[in-house]
This record gives sequence, C-alpha cells and structure tokens, in this order.
Amino acid sequence: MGVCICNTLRFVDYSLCLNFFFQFYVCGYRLKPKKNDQKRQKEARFAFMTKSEVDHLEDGYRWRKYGQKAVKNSPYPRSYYRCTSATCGVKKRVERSSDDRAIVVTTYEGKHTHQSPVMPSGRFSAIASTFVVPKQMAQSHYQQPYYHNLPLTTFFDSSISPSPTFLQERRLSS
DNA sequence: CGAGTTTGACCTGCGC
DNA sequence: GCGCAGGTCAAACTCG
Ligand SMILES: [Zn+2]
Repeated sequence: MGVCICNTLRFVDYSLCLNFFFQFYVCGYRLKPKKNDQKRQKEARFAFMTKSEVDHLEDGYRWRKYGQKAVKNSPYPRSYYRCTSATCGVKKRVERSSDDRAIVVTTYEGKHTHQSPVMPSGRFSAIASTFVVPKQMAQSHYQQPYYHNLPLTTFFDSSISPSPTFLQERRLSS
C-alpha cells in the first residue's frame, strides 16, 4: 500500500496528493488493458484513503451527487458523485471505512477532460509542476521526502498496489 | 430561477 | 427465476 503522509491536510495538500496519484495510476503505466478482457474496459479508477473528520474533501473539482447507498457490513453510506462539467463523465464515490471511522475512502473513476477550475492559476500550478515527476514515480521504494518546501512532508512508497492508497493526516502541535 | 442534494424506484450482473 | 448488492435515474426538494 502506498503511503502518503501530510502534516497538515489543507486543500493544497490533498489535491496535490490526489494529482500525484492520478498521474501515477490513470495516466501512467498501470493502465494496460488485457486483450481478452475487453468486457472489463472500465474506466481507470483508483482509491484514496484519507484520515479526516469531514466527509467532503475539497479536491479542486466540482461534483454533483447523484446517489447514495448503504454499504453492506458498514454503518456508513456510500455517496456517488459525478463531475459537473458537461463533457466530463468522471465519477467518484466517497465512503467512510467501516473498520476505522476516522478514514474516508474516495474512489475516482475516469479522466477529466478539462482542467481543475481552481488549480490552473496562481501558486497551485507552480507547486503542482514540481510535484509531478513521472520518472521518479516509477522508481520503487522511493523513501526520501518527496517534497518538503511546503509546510508538509510528503512521502510515498511506490510499491503501490491496486489497493487503496493511504493519505494520513498528522497534525502539528502548533 | 438555477444549481445541487435527497431519496425511493429502477436497472443489471451474479450466485444460488 | 429470485433475491441481493452495487450502481444510476429522476422527481421533489432545499437554499441562495
Ligand atoms: Zn471533470
């Protein structure tokens, strides 16, 4: 399981980590469709686990909720969202983990056909461009702090399996 | 009124 | 076929 640790969990941190894993999973090599698996030509998807008390995490895109279902063996429901952009059919679902109520699992499905409405300008884009370095992503067991000019320290372990990636919030005592 | 949410009904694949 | 579980639709509703 890949691990990404943030000291604080603000919008920038969350969307950066998200962007990062999006690049890794959806734009990266993981997307090799098998030959006789044409039935499973589903959209690329990846999961993201976040330790958070809030259910709805800001990720830079706008979402319209289109459903909610109870999850089997879990006291918490799962919510279904679609990207509000007309031409973009990206979906995500959000649910709280049944074992650990502190953790929110977000699963993204598909590729945005457009830029994030809040990312493209200002300091965010500058940060994002340093953050996304595909070559280094491909390395295994990248143990060094990946980026630490921000008030956060982001590690990752790229022995990432299809299992959810774990983004953990760790508050600074300040 | 527009944009987004709520919520029960509906659909579909799968195992029995 | 039946029932369940996951996923989606859409009418009603809320709120600015
Ligand atoms: Zn989109």
